[in-house]
Amino acid sequence: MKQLLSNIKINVNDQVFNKDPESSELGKKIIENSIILIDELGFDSFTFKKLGDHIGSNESSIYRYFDNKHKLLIYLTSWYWAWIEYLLVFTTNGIANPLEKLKKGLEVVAQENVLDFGFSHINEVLLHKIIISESSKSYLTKEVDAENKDGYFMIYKRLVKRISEMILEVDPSYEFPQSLASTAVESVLHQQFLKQHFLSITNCNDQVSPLQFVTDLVVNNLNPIK
Amino acid sequence: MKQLLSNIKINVNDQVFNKDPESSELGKKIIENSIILIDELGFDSFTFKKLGDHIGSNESSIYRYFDNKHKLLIYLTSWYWAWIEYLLVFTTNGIANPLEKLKKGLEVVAQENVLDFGFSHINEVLLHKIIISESSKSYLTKEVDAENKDGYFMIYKRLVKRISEMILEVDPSYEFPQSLASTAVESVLHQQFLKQHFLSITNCNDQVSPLQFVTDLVVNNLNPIK
DNA sequence: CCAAAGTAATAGTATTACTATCAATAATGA
DNA sequence: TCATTATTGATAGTAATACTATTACTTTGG
Repeated sequence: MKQLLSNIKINVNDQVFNKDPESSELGKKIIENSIILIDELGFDSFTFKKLGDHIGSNESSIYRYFDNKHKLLIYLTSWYWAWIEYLLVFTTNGIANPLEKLKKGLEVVAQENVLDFGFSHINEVLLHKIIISESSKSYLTKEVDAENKDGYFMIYKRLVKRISEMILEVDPSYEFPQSLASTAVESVLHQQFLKQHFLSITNCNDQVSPLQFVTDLVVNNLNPIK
Repeated sequence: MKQLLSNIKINVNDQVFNKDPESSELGKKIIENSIILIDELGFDSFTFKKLGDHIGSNESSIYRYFDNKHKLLIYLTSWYWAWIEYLLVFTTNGIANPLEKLKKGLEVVAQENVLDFGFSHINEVLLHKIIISESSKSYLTKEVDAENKDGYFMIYKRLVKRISEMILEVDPSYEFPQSLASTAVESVLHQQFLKQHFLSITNCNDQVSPLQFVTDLVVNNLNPIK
């Protein structure tokens, strides 16, 4: 698996960058270290100036790759969801039983202890942490409709649709497959956040995982055929 | 109801402000117009300078009420949840049947078309819009644990707990009442956002409301006693 | 080995997010 | 009613942010 994945290049909508960060050493350093710095400082305190200092490069060089930190965040979230989508398709491929397939799919989406698959420069563990606490900022903006039109959120939406299709395969009569899928994906992240910060409003802890809760939630809503 | 509510003062943790905005005309103008401006510009582009210009007051005067716009957002979200909590308790009070009570509770939390109850200076309709697209920014920060310790999110957590208690009353054997409650509250807002911006990953639209979906989601997970 | 592309260095601007000081005015209470 | 105090406004100033522009240096590919 690790072998396989390290040969894959994950493609992100090229409208989010000015210059493909995968195309140069500096670009890769920008991605690698932005993940480290955003995790460390939080997205709000993260700046291109600080990133430049951190990697010993000039601020202006970073602007040649990304117009602003918001687009960099879109890039990182897209990359994450593309990666999860890849794992989802790969992992569930060939599972005949729809319910098994859906459960396996949720498992991929809900993974808490992400493994670093050794993509040269991306630390998936830190990226996963960023997704939990920063990813919703990528769409909670005044520009969301314009950016959505430009396809910035395509990968995320495609992933949710895949889950909703799995739901429908289990129960074609279920009325809200898309809403259930989007809720499941959202909830998995939210419960991980609550587990870390607001323990009193979640049942997730060291014994109970967000995956258990969400699997139960989704499956109990469906009436499998037969 | 309107009569009743206009006599109530909603209390927000006084650590979030330096000077109670309810205690002066300027304070009320700050709250009233911050809601209008945040709705108009989005929280990210909103500044105290712009608010000052908008209300014909000096920037420095606003700083005397709130240290920064983040604390103002905490104030606004706390106010909103306190108001919803009040409506929740008021509306569900006296309903004997646990399932009816829970459904009614979800109805309050999931209300899409908020009514302006005529609190003199707060536009609940705009505030509700702000909650949908900005409220999660109040806790998705690096300071969340410190602020949580100081009680900044108490009202929100208390509301979620009330819902989780209603869930338990319907089905005492249900394993994840808090997680289900936090998911329901979160999902209701998220589905409203999706309905507005990412239609392809929700089933909510003019015919199907987030309330319908979430009620179905919650109720199907519970096995009522008897 | 030359041209083109990529990168670094420097400088500069407008805005943001404040803090500090002082003056003007309004409210209060002795 | 006069003095005190609280409240607000005006002005100024600082450090940081979020960029843009220009120029020069350094690779690398043909």
